[in-house]
Amino acid sequence: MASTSAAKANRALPQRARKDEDKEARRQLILNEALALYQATSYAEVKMADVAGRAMLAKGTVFLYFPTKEALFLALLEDLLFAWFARLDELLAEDTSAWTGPRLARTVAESLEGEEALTRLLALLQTVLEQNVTAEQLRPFKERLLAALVRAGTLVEQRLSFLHAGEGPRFFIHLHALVTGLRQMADVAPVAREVLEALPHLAPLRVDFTAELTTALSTLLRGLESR
Amino acid sequence: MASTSAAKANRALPQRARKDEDKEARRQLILNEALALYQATSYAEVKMADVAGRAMLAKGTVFLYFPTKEALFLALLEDLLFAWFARLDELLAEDTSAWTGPRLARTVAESLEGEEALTRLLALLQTVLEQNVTAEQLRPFKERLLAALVRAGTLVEQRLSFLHAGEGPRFFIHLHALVTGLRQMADVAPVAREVLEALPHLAPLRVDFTAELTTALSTLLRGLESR
DNA sequence: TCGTCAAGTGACTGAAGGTCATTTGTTCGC
DNA sequence: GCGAACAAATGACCTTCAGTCACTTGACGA
Repeated sequence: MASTSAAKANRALPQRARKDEDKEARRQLILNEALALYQATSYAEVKMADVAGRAMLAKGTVFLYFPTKEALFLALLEDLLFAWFARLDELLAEDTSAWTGPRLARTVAESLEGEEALTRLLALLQTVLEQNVTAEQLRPFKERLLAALVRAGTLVEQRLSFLHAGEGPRFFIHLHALVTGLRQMADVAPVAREVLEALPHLAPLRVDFTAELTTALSTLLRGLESR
Repeated sequence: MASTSAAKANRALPQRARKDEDKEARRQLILNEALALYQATSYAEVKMADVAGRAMLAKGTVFLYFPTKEALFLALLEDLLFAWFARLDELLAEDTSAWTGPRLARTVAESLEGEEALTRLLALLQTVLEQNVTAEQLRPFKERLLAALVRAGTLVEQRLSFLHAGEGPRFFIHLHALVTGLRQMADVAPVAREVLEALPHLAPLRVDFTAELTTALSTLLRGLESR
């Protein structure tokens, strides 16, 4: 069972997390269990009671660490998103020569290849997660997002000489839009997948996330270059 | 009160809708009330009991017309989406000369200007609506979507000579992705709006839907033209 | 060793989607 | 017109699930 290692991790902790580091460990454990359940199903199918069960905690305990289900998933998104930004930073930093549009497009699209959970959560951000969260919980997320956007945007502007000032961050705005939209089309619900598979003529409605993102980004960047 | 006219419309119907046309009228009435509530709030805040109340019906009656809340909103999306496709068809048909990329971008973006409900629902399609709907309910929607996509795509290919075969429909796939993503960023939840307004330095995270969609589409089309 | 305190618990609550036995308006044959 | 028959409408009831809170108990310091 997938929870075994996590359960072990939990049992390695004292039954009561009194030190800050133990609290942080328990918090991460809850996030890990939520992620495992989310990867196997969908947001609606993840029950807070199941998250608690897998973490070998009572339901009420989970609510000590996260005030709402939405706050829990916002925290999860935060972890995944900024880990991705950090990895992208590395990819952009390791080769400081001038890049081409297609190369950037491929790099970005491929960096998101195994990040289904991240991109699915991104699609939930404004429609679901921001619905039941306080401004206090949201502010730090938005602050970090802006900082990451500006940082990565600046790096991109340095790599692609044809980009004007401010177009780096905007590139990420459009990327966010495309990722959100394409993930929704590519990662269809089981019912939708069933429909598409049963009717071969609907094949054009099926979308390969990485391929489509790569071409869309390439085209977008070519449009910026030819000005 | 907004429900007055709809309530009148309902009372003009017989108490029991036995003829198909009466059933259809009652169905539309329910959709109208759901739309009114959705425009004023959010998906999660629209309660089936409120929809029923505004339509002057018992809750159980609404479930005679739509098996689930998701099915109701899928039907609403269907109405709005294909009405939009029809209007776009007209816009594309009324001038058969060659168009430019920027003109198409503007036309499309402006045609979506007042369609907040449509674009918001589009963002919910795969993450929420397809979650609690049967394949039988989804199939006709997908069929119509494909047909509309091919039709509009073909028209677009005729207007823009630089488009290759098959790129018309793909343009609409990317449009769908951009609309979904940008709407989410532009039409933020009240909490998110509060955060962004309280912190002026977060201004870059605010997105003007129509403006951003226009530039993104223009850039995308310019990328296709300069090949 | 024991008192204190906060972490942890799980029965309980409220809210909302969805069901169904019953009621009642409508229609149609006479 | 009348009433039997049918199906549309009803709303009390059921279920599920996020979220709460009075109570329990493990950890740690004195």
